[in-house]
Amino acid sequence: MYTQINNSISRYVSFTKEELDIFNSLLEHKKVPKKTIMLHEGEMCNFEAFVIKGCIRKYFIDANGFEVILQFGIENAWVSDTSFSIYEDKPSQVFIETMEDCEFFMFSPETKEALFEKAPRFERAFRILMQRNLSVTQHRLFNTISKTAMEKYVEFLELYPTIPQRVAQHYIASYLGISAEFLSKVRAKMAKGIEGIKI
Amino acid sequence: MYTQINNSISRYVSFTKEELDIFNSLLEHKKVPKKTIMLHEGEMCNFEAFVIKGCIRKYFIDANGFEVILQFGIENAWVSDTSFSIYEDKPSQVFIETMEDCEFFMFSPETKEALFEKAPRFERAFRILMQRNLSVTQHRLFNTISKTAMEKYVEFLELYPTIPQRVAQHYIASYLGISAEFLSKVRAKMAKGIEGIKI
DNA sequence: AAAATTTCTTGTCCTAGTTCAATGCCCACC
DNA sequence: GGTGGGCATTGAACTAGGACAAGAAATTTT
Repeated sequence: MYTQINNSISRYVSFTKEELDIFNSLLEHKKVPKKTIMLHEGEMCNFEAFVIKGCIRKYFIDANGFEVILQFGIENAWVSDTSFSIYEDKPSQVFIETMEDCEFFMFSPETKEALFEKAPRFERAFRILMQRNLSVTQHRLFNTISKTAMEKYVEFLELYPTIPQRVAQHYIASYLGISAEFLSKVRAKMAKGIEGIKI
Repeated sequence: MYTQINNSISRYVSFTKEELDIFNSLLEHKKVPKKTIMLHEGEMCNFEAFVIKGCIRKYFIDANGFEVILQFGIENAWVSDTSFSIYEDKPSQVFIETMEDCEFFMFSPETKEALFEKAPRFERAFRILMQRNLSVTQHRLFNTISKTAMEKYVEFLELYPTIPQRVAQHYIASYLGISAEFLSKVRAKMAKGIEGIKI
């Protein structure tokens, strides 16, 4: 039951049996059905979730009502809204929504505090997770600015090969920052390329 | 001398006099002249720098040789390459370069380790800095995807009003993910708007 | 202070990607 | 086992922004 999350948290910092016991004892196990909005815009995010099973998306809504997807979270992903409201005049417009029936381990901010209190080395593990997340986001910003739609889609398929089978295509378009119609055209072009002489 | 950096590190975690003394004793003060490349692509970044004075830029180079600017760092900013090379097959293509004569406080990875060893609560402060950085980057990704060039430029001016006076315009274009020529046209349009009836 | 280099502007032409339909598809659900 | 509502596809018309070029302005170097 706890092996997935314990592997995840131990990836860059190794913990003793005792530390992991404390960690596990503080986790709250939760099931959430498909299509549940777990965080609405303007709300404070009062959880940090580890996905045991299922698939969620985290997204902004822009001025024209369009979704911009920040993250797909599948098995073994950490999901939370970590944003500082400083950078938005309005309260954070982040939504978190399940796309399949999901199972999570969750922390409230308070239990996370309690964890750091009892076993301070977890602070480090979470710092490193954050850093990794930042690294991925920077890389994605770079891609968004400098690559064509097709290049972005190809890289997406490489990085997240299982996601296209699980979520509707227009969500992937939204993640890539292109229109759903154009993604469809990109795919058509790629399929045609494969029929011809393949390089 | 230490007040700037001590204020910065104490912003979200308050430290005792003793902790700050340890912190300050580990800092290395350094001057770096204008136009120095402090980190080349493919190198491991062996510093974490706090800008006391001056201005730097951190950037990627894309497949066509164009710069994509990730960060302008001015007074009181933290600059480092935090990326996990995991997400790039090639070694990280991040450059860090001074744009003015600069003064820094620096940590090597080892002294940062030593700091966490001696005063573990700094781990938390750095986690929060990282979180803030992530929040800013996510917001920027959102802007890059969902806003027009003019909207992005207007927000940039609001968030970083002093930077346009310090760096060449084409760097700002690169930060915003638009061409230098187009930024020039956006500015021309805005100036014309101001001459007319202002709203 | 002249020369050299970099930066900024402006115009023209071009294209990657958007918007708006229209059509068909694939399910989930009574 | 229909049927209704999201999905994907395709096409046509459009546009925000890019690429290129050439001149003007500013800044740096000598």
